[in-house]
Amino acid sequence: MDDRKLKPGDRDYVGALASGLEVLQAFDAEHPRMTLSEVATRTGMDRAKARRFLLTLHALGFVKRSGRQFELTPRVMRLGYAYQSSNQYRAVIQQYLEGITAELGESSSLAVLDGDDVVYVVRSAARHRLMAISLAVGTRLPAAYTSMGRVLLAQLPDPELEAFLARVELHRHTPASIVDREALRAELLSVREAGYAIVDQELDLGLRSVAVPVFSGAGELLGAINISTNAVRVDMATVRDSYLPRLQAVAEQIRQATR
Amino acid sequence: MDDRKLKPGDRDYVGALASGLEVLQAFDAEHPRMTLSEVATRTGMDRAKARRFLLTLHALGFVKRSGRQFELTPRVMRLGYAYQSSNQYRAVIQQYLEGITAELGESSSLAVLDGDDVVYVVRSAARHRLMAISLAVGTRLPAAYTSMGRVLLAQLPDPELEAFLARVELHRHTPASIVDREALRAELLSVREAGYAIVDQELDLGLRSVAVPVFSGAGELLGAINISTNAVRVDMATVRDSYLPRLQAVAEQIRQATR
DNA sequence: AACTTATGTTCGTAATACGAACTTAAAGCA
DNA sequence: TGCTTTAAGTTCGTATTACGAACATAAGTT
Repeated sequence: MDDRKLKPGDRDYVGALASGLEVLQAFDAEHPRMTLSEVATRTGMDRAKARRFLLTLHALGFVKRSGRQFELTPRVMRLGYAYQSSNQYRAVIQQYLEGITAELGESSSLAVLDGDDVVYVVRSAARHRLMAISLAVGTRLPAAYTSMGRVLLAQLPDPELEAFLARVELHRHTPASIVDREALRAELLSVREAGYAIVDQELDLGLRSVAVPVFSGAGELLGAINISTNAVRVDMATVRDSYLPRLQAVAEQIRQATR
Repeated sequence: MDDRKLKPGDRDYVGALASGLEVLQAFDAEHPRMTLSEVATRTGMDRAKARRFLLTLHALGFVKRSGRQFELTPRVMRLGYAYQSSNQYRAVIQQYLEGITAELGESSSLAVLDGDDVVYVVRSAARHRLMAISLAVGTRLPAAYTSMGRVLLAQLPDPELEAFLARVELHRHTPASIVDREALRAELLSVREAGYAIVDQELDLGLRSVAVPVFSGAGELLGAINISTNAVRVDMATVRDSYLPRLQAVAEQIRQATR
C-alpha cells in the first residue's frame, strides 16, 4: 500500500480529467455564468481545450448553455451529494443538532475540514436570522476563523498543522481577527489543550460560536459541532458556562450512538 | 449558436473526462467505500483504466484511500456547492420559506428538476421530524412522485413531457402511487391546468405535500416550492384551503422580490 | 455597413490514455 | 504458519485521443 499522491505528468495521472474538473470548478459564486473565452482565461487553458471540456460537460449534463453563456446545472449537485449521503451518521447527528436548536434556540452544525476551509455537512438552523441565512449545507468558511475550523485544525498532527500555518492566508475580517501566525499557533495549541474553541467576532461582527470535536464510538473523528449565536444577545459567560457543556454532552451522546 | 449536445466519439468530446466523472459518480449512498476492483466492475471499465482515474481523483483530493478502500472526501462538495451559491435568489427564498415554517410549523423547500428527479436546493425544516431528517439540500427524489416534481414536469413543453412519460420508471412506493402512464399524464395535465400539485402518500406513507411553481420577476422559472406535512396530523382540506393559498402568496412575494 | 471580438472548425501530430501481460502484495483458508 | 487465491501494482507497445495552430464563420459594437 502506497498512499503517496500522483503528480501531474506521472504515468497514471489522467491530465484530461484534471483539466476537465478545473473547468467545472471555474464556475463559482463570483462567476456563475461564463463564456468560453472567460473560462479559457480563468483556467489559463488554450481556448480549443477549454471548449472541448465545456462541450463535454454540456454533453454530460453538468453545464447548460444559452447563446454564448455557460452555467452549471443542478446535476452537479449529484457530484457533491454522494459525500453527504455516504455519511452513515448524518441522520443521527441531525437529530442531536436539532435538539440543541430546540433547547437553546441557536443554530448548530457539523463541519469537516477540506483544505483550508471547513465545509458544513449537517446543519440545524435557528429561527434567528443572523448568519443563519447563507450557511447552507455545503457552505465553506475559512477554518482559521471559525470555531469548528479551529477545533479540527487543533486535531491535526504537528507536521500538518505547521504546514497549514505556513501557507494559510490570514485576513483581518474584523478588528478582532487574529492575523499573526504565532498568535494563531498559540490559539490552536490552546484549543488542543482545552478540547474546545470559542471564536468571538473574528469572522464577522456579532458572530460568536463555540465548537467541540465529535468522535464516533470507534474513535474516528466525525467532524466538529458548534453552536453559533449573536454576540449582542448572548454573553461570553453563557457561551462558556451553558452552551459549551451542552455541546460536550451532545458530542458524547453522538459518540455513544455511533458505536 | 448550436445547442445540440456532443455524443461520445464526437471530435470534441473528451472521453477521459466522461470516464473520470463516471468513476466519481460510482460512489453513492449504497457504495460509499469501494476497492479498485469494485469501481472497475461498477463502471464496467478495465481495471487499469479505473485505477488511473481513481489515482488521479486521489491526487486532486476528491477521494481518499485507506488500504484498498477508496471513498469520497468533502472536497467533492465543492463541485456541487457552486450551483447552490450561484443562485442569486437563494437567500431571499430561504427567508420566505422560513417564514412559512415559522407560521405553519411545517417544512418548506425549493427544488429544481434534474433528469427524472427533483433536487432540493433551498430548505427550511420544521421541528417535526417526519420525513424532515434525511431531506437535506442536495437530496434527490423521483419527480413523478413529489408535488414539486409534478409542478415542474407540468411546466415542461409537450415534447419533453411526452419524452419523460415514455422513459420514466413508475414504481408502487405505496398503495396510493400512480403506476399507470396514462393516469400520470392526466394528473400532470391537471396540475398544469390548476397551477399546483398535491401529492398524497404516493412516495411514502404519511407524506402529504402541496407545491406551486415560482417565477422570478423576469418570468424565469426558479423552481417549485412546497409545504410538506404529515397526513395523520393535517387533513386534505387544510392543505388545500390553508397551505396552498399561503404557498401561492409566498410564490408571489418571491416574484416581487426578484424583480 | 464596417470593424472587432468571440466562437466554430479543421487537421497534423505529439502525447496520452489504453489494455494486455507480467509481477507483487494482501487476504483468505486450512 | 504456510499455501492458495484474489486483488492490486507495474510495464510497455501502440492505437487513439487530446492538443493547439491556423483558418473560417458568427456575433456584437459603433
